[in-house]
Amino acid sequence: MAKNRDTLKGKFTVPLPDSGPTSLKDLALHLGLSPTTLSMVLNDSPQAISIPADTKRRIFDGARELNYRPNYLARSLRVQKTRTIGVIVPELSDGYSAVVLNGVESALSAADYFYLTTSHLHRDDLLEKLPRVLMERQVEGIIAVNTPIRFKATLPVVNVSGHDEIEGVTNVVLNHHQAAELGVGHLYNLGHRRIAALKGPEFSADTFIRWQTMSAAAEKRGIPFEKVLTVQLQGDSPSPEVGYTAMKSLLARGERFTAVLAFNDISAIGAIRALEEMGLRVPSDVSVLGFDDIYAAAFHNPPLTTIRQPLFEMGNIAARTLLSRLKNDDVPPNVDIEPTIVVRLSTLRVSAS
Amino acid sequence: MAKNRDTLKGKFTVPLPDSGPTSLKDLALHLGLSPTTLSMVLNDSPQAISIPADTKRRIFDGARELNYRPNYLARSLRVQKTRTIGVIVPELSDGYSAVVLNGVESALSAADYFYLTTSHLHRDDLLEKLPRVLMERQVEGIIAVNTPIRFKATLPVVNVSGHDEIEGVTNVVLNHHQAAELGVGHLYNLGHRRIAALKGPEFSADTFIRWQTMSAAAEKRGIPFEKVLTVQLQGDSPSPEVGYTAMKSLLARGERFTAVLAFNDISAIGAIRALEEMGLRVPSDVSVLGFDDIYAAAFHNPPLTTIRQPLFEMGNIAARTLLSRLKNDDVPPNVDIEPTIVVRLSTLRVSAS
DNA sequence: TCGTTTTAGTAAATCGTTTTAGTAATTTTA
DNA sequence: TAAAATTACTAAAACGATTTACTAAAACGA
Repeated sequence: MAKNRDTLKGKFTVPLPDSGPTSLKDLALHLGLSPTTLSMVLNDSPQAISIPADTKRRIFDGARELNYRPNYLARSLRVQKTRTIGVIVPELSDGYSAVVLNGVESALSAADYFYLTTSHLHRDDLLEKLPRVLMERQVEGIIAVNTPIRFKATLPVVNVSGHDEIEGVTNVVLNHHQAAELGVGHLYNLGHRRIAALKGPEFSADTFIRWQTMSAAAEKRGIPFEKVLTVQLQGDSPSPEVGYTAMKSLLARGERFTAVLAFNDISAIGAIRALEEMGLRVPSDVSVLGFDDIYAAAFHNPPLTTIRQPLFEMGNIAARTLLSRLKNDDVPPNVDIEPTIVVRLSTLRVSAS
Repeated sequence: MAKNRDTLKGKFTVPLPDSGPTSLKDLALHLGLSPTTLSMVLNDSPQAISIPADTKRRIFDGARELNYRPNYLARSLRVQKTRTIGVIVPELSDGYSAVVLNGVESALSAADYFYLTTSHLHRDDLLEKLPRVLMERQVEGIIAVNTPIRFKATLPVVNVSGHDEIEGVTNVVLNHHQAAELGVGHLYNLGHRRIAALKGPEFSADTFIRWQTMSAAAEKRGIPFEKVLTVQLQGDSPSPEVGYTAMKSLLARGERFTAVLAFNDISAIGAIRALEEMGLRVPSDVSVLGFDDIYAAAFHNPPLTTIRQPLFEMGNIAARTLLSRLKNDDVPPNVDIEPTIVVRLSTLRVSAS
């Protein structure tokens, strides 16, 4: 309340140092200038050219002295820009989102943007609510990661691994056709003909397209996936458990196969455990192919052969695309990301038995 | 600009549906009431008791009809509350921060709080700048994860894995003494006497205390760590690479040991790779003990014996502690978290050779 | 019936900035 | 030397809410 105390014997009204943060008005009062002048000078606005250099110095010095920090809320309200974007991910600790987010952050912080992270946990109510509350918070745009867009994109939206063409949404998406060619081609070239498949979970944005392209690539080579060698991942845990369980149930069918095409590295790791518990060695008895190339893939035992998705880059590009949409306000076409195959030791030429 | 268009023949001024979001003033105009009344009713403030039920209904209906969403900036500016907290982590994709963050998010979203995430990447300039910009953004509090506090805590701060007693900072911290007893005790009880140690990287907040307590636990059992069996992790990559490199250089010394005490699971995984490349089998030749119990630990080959830090809970408790500080504004004492040991297959009784 | 209370609201201040539209004093130009 | 331009600023409006302090009309109480 009493931000300024009159010192009885002094000639100046000095702001109390400890009564909350210094506002522009406080500083103006302290310097005997108007807030307008300070604002112009501190923001180096065009009008500030008429302000003499030593007044400017006084202002900068005063700002430093009183530790003046502009109030973000007030400024954002006035200029109608928040330099904040909203990010929606399925879950944070799944080893996928975090790396994408890392790429997002790197691009955003370079542009002095911040972001609010929210997780939808595959819940319908959150998928509807999160975009709304983010927009209430005046985010300038939204990056969705592996997340279905169930809202009208009234502001720029970039979807990482989104496969639907939605008005106002730019997709940053892996070239799944190429990924399937690389993956299935690799196993085929190693001589594998009976390939088991761990299909992605129902709710994952990538499941459908990946399954479709992989199936096509297999069919094209005359080795269509067999239903009895296919099992779908269940549950949304970010642990290898889901791959383990799936492979267990597949093994219970008693079918023979020489290779496993897993939905991702995490499930591949779980699958390997299940195979070994069954006495099957990877890769000598069964080859296992992962997807993503998460950090753990290279150091697993055996090191995983996998289709690499450049997750950091995908996040980074998503953020940069969003930022450029905020500048230009025209919607760029979808961005294609090229996968690569990283051949390690979990896949092997099928033995001539 | 022209938010309202006069329909020449109509008797009402109808707000254009597509000229930006509806403000309270727009809605008030539309309903023929004052913003004051709407605000009172929509926020169910005490004064609203005098407003008759059907007026209230009109207001709610109108709000729904025009899709009115209060502007977060304006409201926050006025009430001086942002329901936002700042989070500072070293890096997002290290498998540690993401899980802690998950716990943070879970607690915050339950309380209708949002958070801004920032990474300091172990850079001094960012360690100084990030708290400042977060405070400029009017966060109500800060959660630091594994991060040194280099700023004056002028608002509530909770530090996860912080070991310094700092005015205004509540630490949520693992009971490292207990962790060391569990870890060293486990290896000792298995008969290990020459134990190699992978010391944490220079910059990690946990390095010093963990090293100190582990050393003490080893000394207490008469098997102090030997310098020649100790190596420090270098570099801040979140990959097992750093553990691999460290173990390589340790092995180059040609010393004998029967167990490795790793700084964390990630480095343990890298170390195992280095050992096996050297022809040493884990656990039959060398036992390896990890720390953290990340998801990958259970599914590694061999499954890692490790000291479990409940990372999700730590983040969750940190957030809940911060929220309660925001309510009470008294600083609670530090929160101690109990570790447990998860015995899997990477450690084994030392053979009687 | 007159004064008080209650009802049903509204006007204006406020939060802390930025920006638009000035203004008074000085300097330059014609 | 008078008009125009420049210099060095400031007052007030605006952003979009909330909150305090009112007010006019109706209802109530004695």
